[in-house]
Amino acid sequence: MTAPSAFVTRVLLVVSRIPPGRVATYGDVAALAGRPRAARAVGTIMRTAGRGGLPYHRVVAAGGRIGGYGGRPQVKAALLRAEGLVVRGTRIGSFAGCRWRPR
DNA sequence: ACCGTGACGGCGG
DNA sequence: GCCGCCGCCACGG
Repeated sequence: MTAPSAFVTRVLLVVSRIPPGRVATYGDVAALAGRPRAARAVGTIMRTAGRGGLPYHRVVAAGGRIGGYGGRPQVKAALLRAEGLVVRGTRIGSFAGCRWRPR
């Protein structure tokens, strides 16, 4: 069992803290994990780490766009709608309103 | 240790 | 408002 890097651990921790009905961008997660420019790396981590019972569907791309999710943005959109979010096509409605901002 | 890959971000056309 | 290019960073072979 290779121990996950500190960065990976932080990323997973941040994702686990995103409340239902709220979302955070890959860039947000990267910044909260201590690497403001590692948004792409966050995507890599989620892809490799796979699922761990974490709300990965609450992590969206910049501007509230729905991306990633193993090439299944529809499934992701459905999960977000189930939490009360408004999703139009590949985008989240009132993105600014549901964006998670930890203090 | 090097190189290619990718669930990204920002800017320009 | 959508499409494409380049830059960024960690992962895996």
